[in-house]
Amino acid sequence: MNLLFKALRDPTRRRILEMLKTRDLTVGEISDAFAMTTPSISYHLDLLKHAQLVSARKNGQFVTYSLETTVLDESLGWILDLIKKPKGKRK
Amino acid sequence: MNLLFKALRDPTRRRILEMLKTRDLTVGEISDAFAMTTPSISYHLDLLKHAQLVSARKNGQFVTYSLETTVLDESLGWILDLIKKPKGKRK
DNA sequence: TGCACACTTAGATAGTTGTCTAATTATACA
DNA sequence: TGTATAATTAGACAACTATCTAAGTGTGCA
Repeated sequence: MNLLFKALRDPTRRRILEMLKTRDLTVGEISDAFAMTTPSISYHLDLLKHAQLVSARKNGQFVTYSLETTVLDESLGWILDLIKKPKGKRK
Repeated sequence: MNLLFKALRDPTRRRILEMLKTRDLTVGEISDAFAMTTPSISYHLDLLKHAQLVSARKNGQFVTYSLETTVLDESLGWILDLIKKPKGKRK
């Protein structure tokens, strides 16, 4: 939960997730979309991986990243729980 | 969006939101629940207020905070959009 | 075998964050 | 009026974060 919200905190990382929604991408492809060095992107990808928001597979020289949505269910539940009115509450 | 995720990043702030789900609370009541000074709690409340996750009303010497869930819809939408399968995608 | 390319790791650094103590503001009430 | 209580503001500081450059690792291919 902590790792998840930590990962979602950063705009660059959120945009990476949005990009991966469309299709899997290599580090280079992701990197090209940002005005930022590849090591910096690598750092963000690592952080996303630790939060289990993405997975990586190696293909020759390339590393392809995929979006992993399972862990998002948790955050969804937490937010929904906050939004929903407490029921059966008598004044 | 940025302010929102920034606010949700911190465990103390998330717990404050959970507390406010049950009922409105004064700064003192919130502060009592944490091993942390009142100024620190005040700092967190201010941050939550800027993210529009809480609102504050003054009652004499006391300031009572309430949960505001409207802004959470936005994050909910963002996460849901990430989770949902892109439809009509032909391979 | 060795060079080029894709990516990660390491180390440095400026900026941000969460916490504290001390000082300030504002209200209640004797 | 003056003192106590509730909360915020200010200033300091250690820890964390996002970024960079430089160096390292691993794969492809001439």
